[in-house]
Amino acid sequence: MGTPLPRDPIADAQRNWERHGWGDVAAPMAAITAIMRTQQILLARIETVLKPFGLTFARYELLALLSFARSGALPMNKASALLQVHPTSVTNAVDRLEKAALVARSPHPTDGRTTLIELTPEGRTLAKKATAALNAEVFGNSGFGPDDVDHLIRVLGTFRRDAGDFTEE
Amino acid sequence: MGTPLPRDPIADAQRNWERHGWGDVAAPMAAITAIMRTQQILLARIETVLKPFGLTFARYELLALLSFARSGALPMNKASALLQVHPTSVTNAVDRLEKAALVARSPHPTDGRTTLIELTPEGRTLAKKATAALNAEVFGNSGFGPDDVDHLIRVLGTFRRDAGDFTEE
DNA sequence: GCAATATACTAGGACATCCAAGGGTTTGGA
DNA sequence: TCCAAACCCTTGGATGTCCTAGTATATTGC
Repeated sequence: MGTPLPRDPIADAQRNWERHGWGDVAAPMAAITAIMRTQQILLARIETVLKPFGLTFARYELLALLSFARSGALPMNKASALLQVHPTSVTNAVDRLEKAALVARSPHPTDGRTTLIELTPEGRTLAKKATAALNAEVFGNSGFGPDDVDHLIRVLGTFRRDAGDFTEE
Repeated sequence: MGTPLPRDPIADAQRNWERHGWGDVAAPMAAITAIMRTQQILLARIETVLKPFGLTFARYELLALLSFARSGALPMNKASALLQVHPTSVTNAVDRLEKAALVARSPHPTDGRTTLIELTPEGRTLAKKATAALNAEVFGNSGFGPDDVDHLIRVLGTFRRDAGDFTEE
């Protein structure tokens, strides 16, 4: 989107909230808005790195997930649950990955309702390359210090647990 | 997305990263993934609250921005810059808000290229109601403690500044 | 054993975001 | 003065996400 602004728009919003008598929720509003914007920035960086591989983040996440499965295959519903996205989003991603010959659909051996997503050799190779690129260019240069990283993992982990993402830990 | 998982999928991913020799970037990867997922959860909460008002978050943000402008009007390119989204996204939002009679387009008095977005009385009323609902149901119950909120604002603020969102502060 | 319920995937539609390209307006340098 | 470059907005296309059905297969309960 363009040139840097002279002032932080989220800090401005927080001041506006306070000015209108919503001081008690101005700070959480600012924190939440900052999370939204940070996500947008990070996603843009990731997509930029993945583009040369012909991948989007959604497709990469699926490839990476499969690459960690023992057999290199997962039922669609498992993938949907682990990636925490709607089943139709997985269908969409698999459609495109399959068209690119990076994954293949195969019927579940015992449950006729279930479809397995299987990594092809090309898919596995690409996942490895893409992961190396992301590690080098995004995760290795996140812009967060080690203490901030630990704090984010802890605070957001608690938040996600309280939100019902998972139970353990 | 259904039932809670028995284990934190992001913590699992972090372990997988470490197991594959990427221990040096496993933590930032987990932090970034957690930000993505947290954004997803927060967005879903916000959209749920806004739905009864016939608003989406993108449209609400534009209404709120206009409601804080002195004159209740802003050029489209200003809105695009302040909301930090692509100009076409603003066009899209204005199209729908205009159809709902919440904003109106008007020509800029001196610059023929520019279009002003103006809040209608109904738009201003709805923005007020929607803000009250969000404050009560989302920002007032964010799930983040006061210390965490302050920390998030500070850490993500630095991140956004370093990413080129703004210069001051 | 069979009907009712639950589960798994997919098709179609609504929205949002971005990019690329096009048409109109302004600005600025030759 | 005047034309090229810069700027503003919109259209069209690609992706992704979700929701609501609809179809097929499993499981459950009577």
